[in-house]
Amino acid sequence: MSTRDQILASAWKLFSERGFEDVSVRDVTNEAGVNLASVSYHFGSKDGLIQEIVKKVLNPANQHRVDLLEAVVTESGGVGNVTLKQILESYIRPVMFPDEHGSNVDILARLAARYLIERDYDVPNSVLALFGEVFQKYVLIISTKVDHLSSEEILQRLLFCIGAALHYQSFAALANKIAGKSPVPDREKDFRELVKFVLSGFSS
Amino acid sequence: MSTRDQILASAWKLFSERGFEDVSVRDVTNEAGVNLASVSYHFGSKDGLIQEIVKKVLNPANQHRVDLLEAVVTESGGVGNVTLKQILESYIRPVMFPDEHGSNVDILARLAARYLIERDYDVPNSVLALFGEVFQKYVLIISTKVDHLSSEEILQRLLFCIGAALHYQSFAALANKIAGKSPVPDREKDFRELVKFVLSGFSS
DNA sequence: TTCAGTTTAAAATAATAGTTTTAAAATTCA
DNA sequence: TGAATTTTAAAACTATTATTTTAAACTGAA
Repeated sequence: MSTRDQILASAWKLFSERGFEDVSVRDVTNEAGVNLASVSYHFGSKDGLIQEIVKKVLNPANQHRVDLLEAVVTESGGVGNVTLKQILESYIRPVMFPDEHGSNVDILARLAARYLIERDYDVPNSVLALFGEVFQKYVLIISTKVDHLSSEEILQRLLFCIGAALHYQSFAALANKIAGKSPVPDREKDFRELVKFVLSGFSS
Repeated sequence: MSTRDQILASAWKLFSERGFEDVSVRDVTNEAGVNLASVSYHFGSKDGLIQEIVKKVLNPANQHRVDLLEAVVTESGGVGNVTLKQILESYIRPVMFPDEHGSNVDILARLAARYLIERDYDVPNSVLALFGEVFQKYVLIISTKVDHLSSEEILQRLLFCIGAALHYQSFAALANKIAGKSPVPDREKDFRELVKFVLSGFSS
């Protein structure tokens, strides 16, 4: 593997485990077994490296959505036959099962956190563009399934969905501990419950 | 105002604006007009100061919930007459209108982000305890309104609600920009929409 | 007033961070 | 092969951080 790819792989691993700010460039290069200066050389700066990781995390996630949606459209025999439930499943699933596109929940949560902390940080243009396409695609197809919601309201509810998914996955363990519950973790069940929950939110 | 209170006020302000990690102890003491060492003296460390702020943010928020819930119970003439909608409103409102208990959305979002980034950071015991009481109280009262959900499922859905609220408030501006929409911000409307959304999620 | 306890001040400490520099090594291509 | 380019290595640089130290100032009670 090239030095550049070694750095990316190690950065991905460490950023997933400990977040972007708590991992130093030295940590990354030690893990990768390469020289400290190679990060500056290949990515310009630590932030350049992070942006590269951001691309590699978010673009496959959004592509996963598009692929899943296309799949159910094809299976169902056209947009007209797809159910709202199938649409929402394709939208949410990449966030709850990021391993299906080579990612993980931790780094997704940390990316969201990064934006919460530093709201004007630079999101790579390719990421913004793909998000834009995905938003448009989903707002459009959902609007053919519900006639009582404006496109703004649909977008709003899509944000509700992802917020619920991310927050739940990050806080479920803590909340259950605090509340004295200890349910056996079951992501497929959580996914079904979340879809059921948001589905009625869109339908009503 | 005492030095200690000056520090707390300045820390609150700066942490709200820029987050916990991006504000140095020097920033806080400069803003407060006090000496650098006084943070160590009064709070032991920067982390001690942060924990003090965490208490002052989260405990009033949870107390706000309890107060609102008690108010609607009293108004309605007893627990039996309260609607699920009123219960959920009292649960969500302190997160969407934190100014009503002297807080703000920014610092709430940054606290959530802090947990996302560093999952084993120390949450003060008083905060955990109050969260526990609140969870129990809401799970209990909601279980009298819906009979098809276990207490674990109710807790799960409560997390969905807060995730939706926090995520939406933090990402709405960016998402609308990306999607090419520009709705006029209206928090009361957002609140009504969110309540409507989650209400059907609980009811179905 | 005096004195013990508390608080503040200024400076130093120690550690870590991202980045840059300079030269050596490796690679590529004519 | 040989020159040009790309990549890597080691070290230094610059800046910032939280924390500690030591002494001075303040406060309130005997």
